Amino acid sequence: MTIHHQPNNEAPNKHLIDAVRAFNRFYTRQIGLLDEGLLKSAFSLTEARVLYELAHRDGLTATDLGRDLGLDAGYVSRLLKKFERDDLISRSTLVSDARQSSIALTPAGRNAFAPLNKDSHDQVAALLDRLPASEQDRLVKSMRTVQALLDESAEPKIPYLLRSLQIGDIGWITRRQGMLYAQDYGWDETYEALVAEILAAFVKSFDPKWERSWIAERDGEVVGSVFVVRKSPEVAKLRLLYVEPSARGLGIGARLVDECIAFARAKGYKTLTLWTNDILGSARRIYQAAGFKLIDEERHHSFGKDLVGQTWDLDL
Amino acid sequence: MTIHHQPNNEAPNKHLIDAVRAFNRFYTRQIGLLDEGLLKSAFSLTEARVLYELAHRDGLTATDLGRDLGLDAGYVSRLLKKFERDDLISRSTLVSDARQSSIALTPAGRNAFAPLNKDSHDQVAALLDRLPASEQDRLVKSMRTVQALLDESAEPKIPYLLRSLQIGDIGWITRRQGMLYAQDYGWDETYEALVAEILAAFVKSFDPKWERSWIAERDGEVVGSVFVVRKSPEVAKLRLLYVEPSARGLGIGARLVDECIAFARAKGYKTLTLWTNDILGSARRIYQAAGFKLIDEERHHSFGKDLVGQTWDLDL
DNA sequence: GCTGATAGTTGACTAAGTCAAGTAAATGGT
DNA sequence: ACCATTTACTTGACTTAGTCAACTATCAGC
Repeated sequence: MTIHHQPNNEAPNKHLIDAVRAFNRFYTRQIGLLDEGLLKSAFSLTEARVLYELAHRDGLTATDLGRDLGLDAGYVSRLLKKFERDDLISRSTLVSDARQSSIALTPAGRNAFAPLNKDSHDQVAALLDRLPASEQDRLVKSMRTVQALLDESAEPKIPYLLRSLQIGDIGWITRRQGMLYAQDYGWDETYEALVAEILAAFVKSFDPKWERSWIAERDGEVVGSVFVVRKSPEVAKLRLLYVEPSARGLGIGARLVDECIAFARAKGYKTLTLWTNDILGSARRIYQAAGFKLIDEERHHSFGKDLVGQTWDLDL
Repeated sequence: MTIHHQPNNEAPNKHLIDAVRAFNRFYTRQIGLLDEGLLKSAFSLTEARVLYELAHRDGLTATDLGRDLGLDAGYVSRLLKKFERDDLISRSTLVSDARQSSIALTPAGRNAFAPLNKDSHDQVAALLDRLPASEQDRLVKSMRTVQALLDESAEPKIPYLLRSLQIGDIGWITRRQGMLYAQDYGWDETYEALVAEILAAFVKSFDPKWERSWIAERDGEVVGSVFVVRKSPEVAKLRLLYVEPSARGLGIGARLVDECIAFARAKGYKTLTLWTNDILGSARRIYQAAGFKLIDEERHHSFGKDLVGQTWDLDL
């Protein structure tokens, strides 16, 4: 998620900051509640956290534990000494570095950890069980979002992947296009309706032999899309190119257009055409870079605004 | 959010439980990182939390603090004693109960708290600043969702509110209806396309004098909708009634239908008609309860399934 | 006016964590 | 090859944050 990003010069909205602080306070308490249940065990909370890490990751060193759990090195050293004395862990000096050793739970260590793990599991299960299934999903989805956004060390994921249309997509694309152009250019609700109409027609008359859709998905969310429809045996039309603002700068727009061009060529079309409006600058740049030529312009009044429509063509 | 809900008999999905536990571990660390910054101050973390509560809520008692922050009563007592000695708080015995006293920060207490508060604020600001604005929004939105879902003591909110169509709604409704009927009845993508088409037509030919939409919104999310269109001067048609599964049992469906009936009556229509399919049982029960009569049934093949369509009429 | 519960206090205690100084091994520059 | 620095871990000395149980004062219900 951590795409290269210039820190904003203006400080984030106070409103947002307060919401995050409120969440932090709330979740501090939430974690406290969940941890209470584990306190009756023979292990302290921190010990339990250490055991958890050891149970779930191999080849950890003392430093790793201290860093990942935010613990004092001396304290970790003592904890591990105690665990070793109790035969819960075994340490083997690394060949690569004789100062460090790789720590592993012994079978006894796993046995000691099992009930702790079960308690924690059951407690979370009870928490979830209070919610109906659909809300459980919402909860987990939101947690994943929070985690992905805050986790700096998130492995640089596949920036996006392309797939074809699924159920739910045309509604989503309709919504996002409607909202974006309303926000950025003040277009009214008739634009959203137009998108809905175009997409409905696309699905209803879809001919897989000559037509195709590409949906760009990132992190499970739709972040862009484009459609190619058959206008005539010789002319294909590119429609409804869009990329989410949050996903711009990844080259998704250009990639989508490239896919359309390659598809149109492969199918033997002679021309790929498209219609857009002159105010949509970033789209125009993509079309120009791909070799489209401006064929025609006409003024029109649509979506509550005076606009200049443009037709662009690409000879294939 | 905590609507009356029968706990599920089946244990929640292990997958979900693990995701929540992962989030808890992640956020434990996250809070630890944020708190580190505050550790250099003259106050301990818990002291800072107590001061925060005192700064933001009036008339707290020692018991309130202990309960809300999860602290031992004896410990709270000692903390407050120290704060009082340092003239950071003042206590006044409640007239209603001489055992309790209401605690308030003194001006000196506020002064002492201010830098703490600023540090915490700045730290969160720095955290947010790493993200582009759109992702900040996503983060905060997700946090709010998590909090709303987990907070048992959430003040029982207005269960839902009705409003008319906004930009973004028709896409959302299209998506949700498409996904729901695909999931529950296996309908294919042509149903979603049909919804898109109907809604596009609704917006394009919308006549506020004779037609109307109602969107049920809960917690900022669309959870239901219905539309009334003019079929003829004497006949109004109810279309696309739907309620989110997560919002069922609140009477939203019946309420939406009632609104349609009242509107149709007020506008002088003679009949309110609707078309549905026999498998949609919960919708049918609402229509029957509202006085609709089954007029006609016909078999049809749509959305990839063999279905029985029904026309229901209500004399106004 | 008695019984049992609740709000808060206090003394005695300790688990949990910090800090600084030290050792042994690795790393980097010359 | 050698020395200066850094890193991984250890240890002793210490403090803080929090717990537990016993106690007083007040309240609420019968």
